[in-house]
Amino acid sequence: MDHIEYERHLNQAQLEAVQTLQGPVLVIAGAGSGKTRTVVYRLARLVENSVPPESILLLTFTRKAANEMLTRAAHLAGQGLHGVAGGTFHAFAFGMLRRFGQRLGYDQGVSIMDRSDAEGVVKQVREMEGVGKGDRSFPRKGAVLSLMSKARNKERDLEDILASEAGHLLPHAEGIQIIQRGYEAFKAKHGLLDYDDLLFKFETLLREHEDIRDFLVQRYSHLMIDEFQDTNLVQGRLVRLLSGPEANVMAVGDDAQSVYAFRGATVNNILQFTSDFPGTKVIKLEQNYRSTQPILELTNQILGQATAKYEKHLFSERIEGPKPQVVRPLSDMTQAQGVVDKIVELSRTTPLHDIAVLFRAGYQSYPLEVALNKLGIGYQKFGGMRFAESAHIKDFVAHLRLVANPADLPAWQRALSLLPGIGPKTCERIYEATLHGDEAYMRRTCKRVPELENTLTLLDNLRNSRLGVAPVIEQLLDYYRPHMEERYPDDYPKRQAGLEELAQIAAGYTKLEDFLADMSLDNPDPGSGHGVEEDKVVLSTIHSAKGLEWSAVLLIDLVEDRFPSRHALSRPDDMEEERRLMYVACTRARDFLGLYVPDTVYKRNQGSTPVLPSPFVQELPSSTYEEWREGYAGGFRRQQEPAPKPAAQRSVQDDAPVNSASTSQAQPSNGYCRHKIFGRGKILSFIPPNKYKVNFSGFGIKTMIADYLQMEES
DNA sequence: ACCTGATATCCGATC
DNA sequence: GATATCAGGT
Repeated sequence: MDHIEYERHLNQAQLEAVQTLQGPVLVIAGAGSGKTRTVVYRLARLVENSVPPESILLLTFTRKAANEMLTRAAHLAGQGLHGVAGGTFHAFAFGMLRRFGQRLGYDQGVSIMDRSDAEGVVKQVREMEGVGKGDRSFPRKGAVLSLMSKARNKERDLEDILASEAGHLLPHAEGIQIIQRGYEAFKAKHGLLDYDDLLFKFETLLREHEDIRDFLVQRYSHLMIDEFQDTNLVQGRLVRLLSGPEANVMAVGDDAQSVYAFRGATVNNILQFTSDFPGTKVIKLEQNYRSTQPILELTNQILGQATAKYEKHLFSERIEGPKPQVVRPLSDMTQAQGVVDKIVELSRTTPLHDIAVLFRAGYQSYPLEVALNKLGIGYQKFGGMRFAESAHIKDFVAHLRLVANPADLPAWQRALSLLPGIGPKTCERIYEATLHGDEAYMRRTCKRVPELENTLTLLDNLRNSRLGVAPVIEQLLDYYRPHMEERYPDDYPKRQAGLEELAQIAAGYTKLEDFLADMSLDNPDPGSGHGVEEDKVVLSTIHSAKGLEWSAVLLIDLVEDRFPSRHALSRPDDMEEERRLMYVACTRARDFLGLYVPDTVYKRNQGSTPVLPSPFVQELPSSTYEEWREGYAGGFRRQQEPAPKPAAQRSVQDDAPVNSASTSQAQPSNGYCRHKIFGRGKILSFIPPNKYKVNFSGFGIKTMIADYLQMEES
C-alpha cells in the first residue's frame, strides 16, 4: 500500500481522530467538516497498522453512505481495504439473523416486510378482529402502524405514545392494542419480520447466545458507527453488545443534525457515550470545508436559535461567495417556474448534477417535475416513491418471496390477486387449503379460475428446483409479462424495462434470499446504477439529502404548515427537529443557496390560499441574505436595490466571482487542470462549446465549464 | 359471499 | 397519488 501523507491532508482535529486507533472515541463532526474523509483515512490507518480489513465493522445509517466510504477508501488505499464489513444496522442485523437463523428457530424462510406489506397486515388484522368497524374516526392503517412502530422504537407503552403524541386517539387505545397483538401473532405465523424486528431479534440473538456474541466480538475488533445521532435505543445497545472489553469503538455524529427522532432516534446515545465507554476521547471537527462564509453565517443563525447540546462554532476559509437569496414568488406554481429558470441560469456555470432542489415532503416536487419535463431537463429524484415500491415491482417480487418463503401470506395475496376472480379472501382460503391439503377446495377453485393451477405448478416447480437466481427470475418474467401488459396498458414498456433492470441486478446474486434482503433493505433505484447521474438535476427530500452536498441548493416551499410541517406545530421537540432539518438542508450548499418562499400555495379544497413565510425564514436577520420578489408582471426584482436587473438576465457570475478564473480559453483536451474546490484533475475530454470532462482524485468525474478550470502547462 | 369499479378524503421524513 | 367506503355485478 502506498504511503499516505496524513499530515498534509488532514487538520489537527481530523488527524487526532485518525491516529487514535484503540479505545473508545467520539467524534463530533459539524456539517461539512470532512467527516467522511476522516473516517476513510482512519480505515486506511487501521489497515496500515495491521488490523485486517475484515475485522473492521463500519455501520452507517444508509447504504449510500457506506458505499461512498468504502469506495473512497479503496481509492485512497488501493485494494488494501477490500473486505471491510459494513452496511446499515438493519442489513447487518438481518445478515446475522439468517446466518444464525436455526438457533432462533427459523427453519423455513423468513421474509422482510416493507411498509406497505406491514400496512396490509394491519388492515387484515383490523378486519379480522372487527376493530372500529365503520368508524371514520378510527386511525388509518398507516397511522396505526406508525404508532405501533414508534412505541417499539422509543420502547414505551402504546398508551403512553398516544397520550403524548396523539391525544385525540386515546379513545381508540384499546382497539389499537388489539391490532398490535394480532399483528405480532400474524408475523410469527407467516415467517415475517418488519424493520423493527430485525434489530430486536438481533439483540435477542446476542443476549441469549453468548457463544455467538463472543464470536462476533472477536471477529470485529474495531467498530465504527456513522450518524450516531440518528441511532435509537436498540441500536445503542447493539453497539455496546458488539464492542469487546477493549472497546475499540468510534462513534461519529453531530447532535445538531439529528432529524430522525420520529423513528425513535435519541441524541442520548451521543450524550451518554462517554459514560457508556469510560475513557472516551472526544474530538470536535469544527472547520467547514464545504460552504462559503456567507452561507455559514446564515446556517449558524438557524442553529443559534436552537437549544444545542454540544457547542460548536463552524468556520470556513472560503471567505467569499454570493449571499444566500430569499426568493418570493407569487405562488407555488410560479415558484416552480422560477426554480427552473434559476436551474437554467446556474447550469451555465455548474453541471446539472451539482444542483439540487430540496423539500420537506416527497409530493412537494410535483409541480417542479412537470415544469422540468416540459423543458426536457432531466432529473433524478431521491426520497418519496421508491423503485421497489412501484406496483409492478412489488407484484413480481411477491412471486420471488413465495419461492423463498411459502408461508408469506401477503406475498400470496399480492401474487394471486393478479388472476381474475381472486381477491384477498379467496387467497386466504387457498393458502389455508394448500397448508392443510384440502384438495377438494383446490379442485373447485381451479375449475373456477383456470389459470390458478398453472400458477401454482410454476411456483411449486421453482421452489423445488433449486435453480439459481437468474433462471428463476427468467421463468417468472415470462409468466408475469402478460399480466403486466394487461394491467398497465399505457406504460407497460417502461415497467418492462424496470423489470429487466431488476433481473440484471439479480443476476449478481447467488442466493435468492440475499437478493430479496437487499431489495427491501437497500432500496435500489432504477437507472441510477450506483452513483450520480450526469447532467440530471437532483430533486430530493431533505432526509435523503443527508450527508450529501451540491454546489447550488434551492430549498422550496418554505411556508407555514409545510416547513415546519404542521404535524410538528403542537410539540416543541418536533419543532426543534424541524429546525435541525432546516439546518441540514442549508448546510448542503457549497456555493449558492436559494430559499423559496411562495406568497400563496394551492390547496385542494380552497384553491390558492395566501400563506405566511416559514418562521425559520422570518427569524433570519436580513443581513444574512438578499431578498428577491416576483412582480405581478412576472420577473424577479431585488428588494431594496435602486436599479435591479431582471432575473433572467442576471448570470451567476454577477454574484459569484469566487470561482471564475477568466484566464482560460479553448484548451486542448488532454493533460491536467486545477479547480478551486476539487484541486488537480486529469482532463478526459472536451465537450463543445465550453465544457470539460475532468477526473478529480477523490471527487470523481465532473463535467465543468472551462471558466472554472485553470489549465496546467504540460 | 366475494370481487370490481366509482367517489370522497387525506397526505411528513427512513430502514 | 393512495385509502376507505359504497354500490353493483357475478
